Order: sequence, then C-alpha cells, then structure tokens
Amino acid sequence: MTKDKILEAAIHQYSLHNYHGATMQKIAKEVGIKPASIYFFYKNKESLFVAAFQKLLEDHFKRMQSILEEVHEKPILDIFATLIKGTVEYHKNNMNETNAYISLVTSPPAEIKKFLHDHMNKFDKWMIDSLHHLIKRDHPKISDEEAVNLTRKFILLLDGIFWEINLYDDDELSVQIEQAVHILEVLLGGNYNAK
Amino acid sequence: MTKDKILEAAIHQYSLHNYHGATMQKIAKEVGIKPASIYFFYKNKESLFVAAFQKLLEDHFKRMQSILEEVHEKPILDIFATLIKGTVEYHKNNMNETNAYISLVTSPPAEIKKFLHDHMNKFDKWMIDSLHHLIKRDHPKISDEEAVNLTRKFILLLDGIFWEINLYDDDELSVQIEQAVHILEVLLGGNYNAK
Amino acid sequence: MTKDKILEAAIHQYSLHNYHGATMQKIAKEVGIKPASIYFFYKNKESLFVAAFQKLLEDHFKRMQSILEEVHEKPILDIFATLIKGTVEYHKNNMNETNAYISLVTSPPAEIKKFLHDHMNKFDKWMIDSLHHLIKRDHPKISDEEAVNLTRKFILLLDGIFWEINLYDDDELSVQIEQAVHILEVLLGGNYNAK
Amino acid sequence: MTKDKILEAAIHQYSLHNYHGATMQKIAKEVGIKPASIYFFYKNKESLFVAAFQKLLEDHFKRMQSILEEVHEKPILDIFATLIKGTVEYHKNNMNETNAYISLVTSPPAEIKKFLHDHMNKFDKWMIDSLHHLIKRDHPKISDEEAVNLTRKFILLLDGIFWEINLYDDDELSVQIEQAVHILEVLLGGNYNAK
DNA sequence: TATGAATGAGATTTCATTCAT
DNA sequence: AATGAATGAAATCTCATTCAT
Repeated sequence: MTKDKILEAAIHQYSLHNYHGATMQKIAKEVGIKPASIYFFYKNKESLFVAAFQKLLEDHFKRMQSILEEVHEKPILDIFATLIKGTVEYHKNNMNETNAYISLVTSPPAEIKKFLHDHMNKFDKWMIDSLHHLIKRDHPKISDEEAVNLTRKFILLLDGIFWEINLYDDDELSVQIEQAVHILEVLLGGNYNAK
Repeated sequence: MTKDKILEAAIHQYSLHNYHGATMQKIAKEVGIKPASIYFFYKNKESLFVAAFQKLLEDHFKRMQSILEEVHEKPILDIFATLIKGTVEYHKNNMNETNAYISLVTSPPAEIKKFLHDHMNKFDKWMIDSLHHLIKRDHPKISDEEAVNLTRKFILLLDGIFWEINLYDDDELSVQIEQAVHILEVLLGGNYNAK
Repeated sequence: MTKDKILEAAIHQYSLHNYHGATMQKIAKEVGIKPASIYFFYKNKESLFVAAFQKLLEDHFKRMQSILEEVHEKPILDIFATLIKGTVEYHKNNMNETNAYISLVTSPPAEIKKFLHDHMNKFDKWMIDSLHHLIKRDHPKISDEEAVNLTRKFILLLDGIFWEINLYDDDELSVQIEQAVHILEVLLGGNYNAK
Repeated sequence: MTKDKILEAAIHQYSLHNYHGATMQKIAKEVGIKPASIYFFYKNKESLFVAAFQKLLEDHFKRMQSILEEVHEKPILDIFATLIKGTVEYHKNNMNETNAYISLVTSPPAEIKKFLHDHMNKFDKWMIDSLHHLIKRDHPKISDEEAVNLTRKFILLLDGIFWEINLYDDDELSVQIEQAVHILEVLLGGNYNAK
C-alpha cells in the first residue's frame, strides 16, 4: 500500500538525514511517486512524521515483547542473554529503523516529544515488571529491592550494548555481549571464580 | 575571536537541529554577524562543520584525559566511579556539545565519517591502555586477559550510562550510576569472598 | 508553452548580458513566472542553457537550409547573392538570436564546446557539399578543385559579411554586400571590367 | 607594476567569462593580491574595465599601425597579404586579448559603447585612408572610386578571416588565407588579362 | 489516486564594495 | 600600498505546499 510505503520511506530518509534532511522530494522518490501525491495521504510533513514515529516505537515495543514471549520459559540468565542478543540482532537487521529510533530519542522534533516520553515510560515499566516477575520466579529468595536493582543493572547493560551497536563492528560487539552476559552471571550466581 | 564563536554556534545549532536544520542564518545570528561573513572564515557549510566536529571530538577527548589525570592516584574503584560521574557531569554541563556529539556518532555526515572512525579508535585505545595499566597497578594478581575484560566491562557500563543521560532525569540517573559502581565493586571482588 | 518561452527568454537574455548576466530572475521575469518555476522544467541554469544553445544552432541551420532550398533553381551567382542577403536579413530580424549565436561561437561555455564543434563541422560540410554541387551544375567545366576553392571563397565572404553585421549600420552593410557579390561575379565570370 | 597587472588580468578574465563573469575576486587572484586592493587603483569595477578596454583597443590599433609601417614599401599585394597574416598571427598569439576584443565588439557593456564606436570609426578611417593611398601609389590608373571599393573588399576579406580565427584550426585557416590572397590577386588584375 | 505546474519562503553562496588599520 | 573583516544585495537553488485536473 502506498500509504505504508510512504511511512517506510519517511523512516528510512529520517535515519539517513534527520528531520530537516528527510525531504518530501526524497521520500516521494523512494516510493516512486511525486511529492504532491504524499499530501493525499498525509496532511503535511509533520503529520507524516508523527505517524512514522508512532510506527517506529510500536514496532520496537512489539519486537521486544515477542522476544520475551519466546523465551520466558527458560532460566532467567538465558532470558537476559536472549534479550540482549535479540536486541542486537533486531537492530542489525533494521539499521534504518534503529538509526531513526536513536535520532528520535536523542533529538526528538518538538511535536513528538510528549508522545516519545509517554512511550518510554510505558516501555520501561513493562520491561521492569516483566523481568522482576521472572527474576522472582527463578530466584525466590531474592528480595524485591534486589530484584529491582538487578533489573536496573540489566537495563543498564542493555543500554550499553545498544549504544555500542553504533560504535563497534560485529566481532567487537560479540565480545562486549559476552562481557554483559558474564556480568549478569556473576550477579546472579556469585560463582565468579567459576568462570 | 569571531572564527571560534562561529564554531561554537555551529555546534550549538547542530545539537538543536542537526546538520540540515543548523542553517548559516541561525549560526550567524547566534554570533551576531551576517551569514555572508561566515564565508570569510570558512569556505562553505561543509568545511565549517568539519572544523566544528573536529573541535567537538578533541574537546571530548581532552576532557576525558583531564578527568583521568585528576584521579589517577586514587584506588581503581574510585577512578571508575569518578570517570563515570565526571562523564555524566561533563555532559550535563555541556548538553549542547553532548547532543551534537551523539548526533555525530549516530548519524555522521558522510564527509566526516573517516575522521570520526579514526578518532573513536584512538579514544578507545587510549582508554583501554590507561585503565589496563591502572587495574594492574592496584590488582597485580589479575591476569592480563582478566584486566582487559574488566576494562571492557567498564566501558560497557560507561556507554550504558552515557546513553541513559538522554533517557533519564537526574534522580533516575543517579540510581543507575549506583548500579554501575556496584557492578564494578562486585567485579573487583569488593564484597565477594569468592574472589 | 512555458518550457519554450523559458528557452526563448534565456536566449534573449544571453544575447543581452552573456551567460553570467542572464540571471534566472531576468529570464523568469521575461516569461512572467517566478524564478523557482524554471526549475520545474530545467534541472539548473546550465542545463537550461545547453537546451537553449542547441535550439539556437538548430534554428540557424534550418534557416540556412530553407534559404538554399528556395533559391536552388536559380543561377549560382543569384544563389550566392541570395544566401548572403538572406543571412543578413535573417540576422537583422533576429538580433537576439544572432548576438547569442556570436557570443556562443566566440566564447562558448565549457559544457557546450563539444556540441558546438560538432555542429560547426556538420554545418560546414553541408554548405560545402551543397554549393559544390550547384557550382558544377552551372559551370560544368570548372574542375573539382576550383569548385572547392570557390566555395571556400564564398564562405570567407559570407563570414566577413556576418562579422560586419556587428560593425556597420544598414547603409554601410549594403555597400559591403555589393562588394561581396561583385567579387563572386568576377570569380565566376572574369568579365571584371564589365562592371 | 600592480596597476598594469590588474589591467591585464581584467582583460584575461573578461576574455574567459565576459563582464559579469570577470569578478574582482578572480582578477585579484590572478594578480596575486586581495580584491580590496584593486580599489586602491581603480574606483570600481566599471572604471577598471573602461581602462582595460581602452588599453585593448589602443594596443590593437598600434599593432595594426606597426604592421603597416613595416611593409608599406612593398607592393600593394604583399601589403594586403602581410596585413592579413599579421592580423592572424597577432590574434593567435594574443587569444586572451582577441577574445576580449571580440566580446567587446559583439556585446559591449553600455558604459563603453560610445568610446567603442568612436574608436571603430577612427580605426576604419585610418585603414581606408592608408590603403587608398598605397593602392593609388602602385596602381595610379585606378580611379578613386575603384580604389575605395578595393579597400572595402580588402576589409571584407580581413573581417572574414578574422571571424574564422574562431572557427577553424590552423591548417584550415591557412587555406582560407590563401583564398583571400588569391581573390585580391585577381582583383588587382594579377593573372587576368581582362583588366 | 496521482500529477503537472506553480510559488513563497528560505537556504547556500557569490559579489562588489567599504573601512579601519 | 595592501589587507582583514564585514556587509547588503543579489544569484542559484531547494523545499513544503497548493490547486486544478
């Protein structure tokens, strides 16, 4: 559908050139239509990008949910590792969207700032709740506070890996993922010297 | 000096609006000159931004070096903590430059990509070398491999915190910094009898 | 059609002010549109002028062909005279195009140099072939070499007249045309003292 | 002297890009000074070019005079031939100035039109007078009217050759010069028993 | 649904010129 | 005699948008 293709092209162009550089011209060209035609589907550039960003964030959220769903029966360390690897894999396979997502988070256009903040809260809450529940399932003796802190540490590591997707090539990134998993192992098991 | 003021204004406008949104008009206005005057100092927009980005990366590097210099006599855990806090503090105090730095890293203009990559390599190499040396100083029994891995873990945590500067407010960020320091403590065997 | 009107205005402005003086502003004003609209039809100034110059040269060629066609049944001296007078008349009536043509030939923009050279070759070849054939028709005893040289002489005289269109007013030019015709008469007939 | 070098650079740039394209920037660069420095010597662009064009026309005139002076003792046909060859040679060796001269004649800037017209008249008058006198010297029987017409024919041929300097390469031009000389030979009765 | 044609606004850049030094 | 610094004006071109078809 043309409307969806416009959305995808908008995200792609945004990932390449940011808001001001993602021109209606370039978007239209990528879709194979004329700029005037975009206005049949979207009122103007701003509303096109509001729609594009919503799709972007929702896709990202859904993806994270589906990863968690797939692995939620495994032990918590496996879940952690799978989430990290799944995140990396997803972003490697969707660099367009990921770059757009990063640009969006780091310098959101004024119009979408509120929407973005709400989304982030929802996402964080969901992840903390889900992980907290799974930690307690596997390690019933861990206190609530410890479980929360462990979740926070996991998110911190996930954010570190996420940022490093931009900085490192595949091999270096694999090493960093190992480091992250190893940290979680230590935190969960205490069998540090066992490694 | 006008030339330097132009550079700073370019970075500021870049942090606000990215490359295409940082117009010569806005930059000139911020400096208090007319757009045409910029061309006396810089051949064109591209070369202005190449100069701006070089300054940005060099400033960032120098700042990290000076933080490390200030604390290098303390125990390694303090150094880790200070580096993390110093990084956060620096970025909080220089949001212009930080946002510009992030935009630059996530979606660098084609012309500066090589320069950026070289800089990143230099910076990483410097940080790994410096920390490796300090870890061995305080924990002489740690093997080279372990020291390298510890450094990598520290960088991973630092990257996580760095990314979260964008996402969290001050209080939340403090909590995350605590988590990071706690992880490093654990890794260094602080409250782990296992080590 | 707007596209054609732009072309004509470009030629006119070029004849008045040369390439750098023929601004998009002036061209648009002459057409009755805004400068930005030109870019709907032509990618940029350069490609507009490449198109304009092609039209210019083609028009000139076609005109010369049609003159020759009209008179080719008359005796060769009449043909010579008609070609000279036709050339002058055409240029007097199309001073825009003629001035543009001269500017083009004397200082062609780099982009059109090859096209210009090819055109000139084609034009020369056509004129020499056509005239050679007509000379032999009327004066079968003239050798091939003599016919070629006579053609060359005619072209030389035509070029002289052409250049003098710029220098002389109408009366002076008429005198010069007479001189040219007289020379051709002499060359063809040898009855020099007859005049 | 800088003032003269500016003049030469102005002519050169004019020959390359015409009035609007010959910028103070380019002229200054060719001289090796800064644009602002030109204003020490010339009030503004217009007065610089008035001076440049005067020099151009005077140089051209002087050159023609000196050629004539060198050969005025030879027979008239030799004088004709030498003038033609001298003109070509001069222009081939001074393409900068020649192109500037042609541009000037074909599309003079408004400010210099009067000066140009006066110069042309003076030049023509001088050439007609000089040649008329020399024709009568060698061919005392030729009537005044015939002498005038012969001079006109010579000028016509000279103009033809002049225009062809732009169109033909060296070899082709040599052939055309031969044609011109041959015509003059015929007109002077060289190998025509009819006269 | 889609486009051709057009435009106002504004972006980048160039240019002639000025003026203090 | 020459320049560094600056600017108003204008040139080229882009961009979001409109509207009739």
